Amino acid sequence: MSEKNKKTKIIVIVGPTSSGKSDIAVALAKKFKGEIISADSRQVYKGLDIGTGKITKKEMRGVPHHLLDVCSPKKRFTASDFNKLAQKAIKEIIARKKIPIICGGTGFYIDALLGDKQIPEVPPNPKLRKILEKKTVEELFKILKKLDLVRASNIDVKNPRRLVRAIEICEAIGKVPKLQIQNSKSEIRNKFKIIKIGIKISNEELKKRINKRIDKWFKMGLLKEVKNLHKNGLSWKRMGEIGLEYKIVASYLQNKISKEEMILRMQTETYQYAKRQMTWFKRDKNIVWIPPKINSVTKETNKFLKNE
RNA sequence: GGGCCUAUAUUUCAGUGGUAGAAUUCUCCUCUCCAAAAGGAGCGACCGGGGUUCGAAUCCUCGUGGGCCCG
Repeated sequence: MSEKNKKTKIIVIVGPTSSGKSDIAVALAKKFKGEIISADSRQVYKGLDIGTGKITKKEMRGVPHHLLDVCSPKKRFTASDFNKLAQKAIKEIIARKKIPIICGGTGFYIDALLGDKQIPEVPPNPKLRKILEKKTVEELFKILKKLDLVRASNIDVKNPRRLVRAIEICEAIGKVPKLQIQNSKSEIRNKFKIIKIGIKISNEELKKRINKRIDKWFKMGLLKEVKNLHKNGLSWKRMGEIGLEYKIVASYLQNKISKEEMILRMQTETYQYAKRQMTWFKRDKNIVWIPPKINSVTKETNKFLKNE
């Protein structure tokens, strides 16, 4: 194969929370001259550091990281935002003749970027959502049926969020020129060769790691972080939307739950989250599952990079 | 030592003399711009002995565990 036809390569590291993805990604970046694109729906927010398990400057060991701290937690970041910024980052990294390493636990974001499914370029419509959110799933389904029979036939009938979104898309397509609805996803897939490595870890081991990590977070000052965020104007309500650690710590700081309950809930809910992540990843048959050992992952990556 | 209350799912609690119900945990699953989100499915229990009864998890009694009051 000629030099010209060689596809650019991208490495993807996925796995549940606390599986040790970040360290492995840094090690790979060091060894193979890469830069890391984080695929984490909450690490994109500035100031959410300890509770999202965000990598520290020191842990980065000089490897550039992208898609961290790109949005204020007061605003809402979407999968589409991720898609755009990540595509841009990939291009820049390649221009620097380095390998993009996508690493993160938000499978939905990774699929939005590299997966088969196209995410329509229709921005959220808060006004419409507000109206629709008051309706029952039956009512929503009726509306969707009138607008788009095809989508109505394959949608999850009992999921209000999906229904609202589907209606939102129908409403918008009426107004937006068709051209804007297409995106350049397929282009990415044709252009690049991708390896997806999943960090494989037993449930018992995962539980242990999660609990250990939560302990560490409190020692690092998670309570202080949340207090500061609130002092700087991040509402308890928004904290609840952002997710577990922040939701739970916020409850504690408002004296709604005890300290013991806070820790217990954090452990349980983080573990549940990890399970949900795995449910998502399991569907992707292209993922190669490897234990969390740097040597094993390096070996597999090396094989991938040498091919072709 | 005397008296009272209580015992149902991992947990917290409903409940009825006639096939035991919820929330939660756990397991599995779905996913087209909130994704640590939103949703679906499944597993799972009447403390033990005796009695009353056609039939007891339910009523009575003893035991055991738990809680409380008086001394």
